[in-house]
Amino acid sequence: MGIQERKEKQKLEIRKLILDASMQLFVEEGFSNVTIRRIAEIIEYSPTTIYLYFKDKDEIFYALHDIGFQKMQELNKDLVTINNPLLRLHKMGENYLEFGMSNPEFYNLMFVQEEPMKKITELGCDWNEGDAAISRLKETVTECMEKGYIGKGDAHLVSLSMWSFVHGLVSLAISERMEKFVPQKEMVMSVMKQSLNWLINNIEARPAVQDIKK
Amino acid sequence: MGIQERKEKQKLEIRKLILDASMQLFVEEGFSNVTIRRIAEIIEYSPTTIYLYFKDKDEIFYALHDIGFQKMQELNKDLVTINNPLLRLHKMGENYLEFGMSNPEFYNLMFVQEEPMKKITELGCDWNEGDAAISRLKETVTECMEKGYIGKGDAHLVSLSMWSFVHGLVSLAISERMEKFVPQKEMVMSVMKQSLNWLINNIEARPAVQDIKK
DNA sequence: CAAATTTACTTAACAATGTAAATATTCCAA
DNA sequence: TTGGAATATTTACATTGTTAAGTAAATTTG
Repeated sequence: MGIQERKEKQKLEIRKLILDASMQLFVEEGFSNVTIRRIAEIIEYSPTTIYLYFKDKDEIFYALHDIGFQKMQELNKDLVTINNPLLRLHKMGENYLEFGMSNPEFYNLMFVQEEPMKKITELGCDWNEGDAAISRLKETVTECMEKGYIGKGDAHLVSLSMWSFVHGLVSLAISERMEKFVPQKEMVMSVMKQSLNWLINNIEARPAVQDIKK
Repeated sequence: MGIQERKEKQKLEIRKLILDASMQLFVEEGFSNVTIRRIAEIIEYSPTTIYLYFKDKDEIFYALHDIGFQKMQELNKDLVTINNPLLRLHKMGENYLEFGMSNPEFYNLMFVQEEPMKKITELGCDWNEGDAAISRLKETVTECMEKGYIGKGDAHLVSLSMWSFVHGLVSLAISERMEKFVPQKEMVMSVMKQSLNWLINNIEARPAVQDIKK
C-alpha cells in the first residue's frame, strides 16, 4: 500500500525531528535542559504529541545514545589503514579521548548516565552498541598479543582494562575533575594523551626474564 | 556567651539531622529519591526549614561529598603499615575499588556527578578533598619510582593515570556497564581486581635496555 | 515582670517538570 | 458524504526546588 508506506515514512520523519531537536538542545545546553516542552517548542508541536512517537523521555535518550555510537564509529573508520596493531591500539585510544572531549554530552549518555542501561535491562536485551565497540577493541588487542607487541594474556580482560583506562580519563575530564590537577584547563587534553602514551609504553612487550643479563 | 554557644551547637545538630536523613535516603533509595520534602518528612520539620540550614540542595550534596571522602580515608588507614611501596600502591587501588563498589552512591557524588564541582567553581575555591587524595597517591608513586619499583617518570602524570584507571573500572561498574562484559554480575569485582593486577604487573620496573642479551 | 525584637519555623504559593486522560481535528475508505 | 481510525491538542495532575509572607517561640530590653 503506497499510502501506508508514506505514513510510515512521515512517522519516521517526525521521530527524526524530535531527535534532532533533542540533540540540538542537549549539545547546546546540556542534559538537564532537554525537556519535553522545549523539544515541542522547537518542532512546533504540542508537548504530548511527542509521546505518540516515543514511549517516554528515556526512549529519546536511548535513541540519542545509539546515534552517539554511530558518530563514534565514524571517527574510527580510518583505523583499518594502520597495520601495526599497537599503533592502531594507540590511535583507537586517542580517538576515544578525542570523541569524548568533543562530544561530552554524547559521551555522558553513552558511558556515564544510567538511564540507557536501565532501558536495556528493562527490555531484557543486550547492549549491542557497547558489545560491538568492545569486540572491535578486542580484535586489535588480540592481534597485539599474537604478534608479540604486548604481553600475552587474557585479551578480554586486557580490552576491558584499556577501555577502563581511557574511560577514566574522559569521564574525569568531562566531569571537570581532571582540570583541578592540571595548571590550565587547556592542558587537560594534552595530559590525557601523555597518560595514554605512558600506558602504551608500559604494556609494550618486554623481553622474557631468561633473556636478561645477570 | 554560653547561650550563643548552645545555639551554635543546636544549629549544627539540625544540620547533622538533615545530612543523616539525606544520607539514609540516597544510600537506600539512590540519588534521585533524595528530595527536600522527603528529608523534611524524616527529620519531622517542614520542607522549607531545610533552607535555613543549607542554601540549596546542592549544598547538601556537597556536604555529603565531603563525608564520602572521610569514609574513604578511613578505609586507607592501615595502608601505612605496608612498607613495599608497590604493594601499597596495589592495596590503595584495591581499596579504591572496594570503596566504590560498596558505596556506589557516595562514589557517584565524589567522582561522577557534576554538581559538587560546580559548587567549587561557584565558590572559586579548590577541590581540597580531591587534592589531598591525589597527593597521598602521588607520595606512594614517587616512592615507587625512587626505589626502582616502577619506571622513573613524571610522578604527577603517573598518579593521574593510576587514578583514571581505577576510576574507569569503578565508574563503568556502578553505571552497570561493566557487567555487560562479564558472565555474571557477581564476577564484576573479581574482574576489576584482575584488571588492576594486570596494570600493576605491567608497570613494574623492567630491566634497562642495555641489560638485555642480544 | 512585661514589651519589644530577634530568631526559628510553617503555610501558601509559584514555576517547571514528566506524563495520562479527555477532547478535538485531520485524513482516508466505504 | 459519512463514519471511523489516526493524529494532534487541551486540560489536568502529581512532583519537584525554591521564594515570600505569615506565625510562633525565644531572647533581649525597658
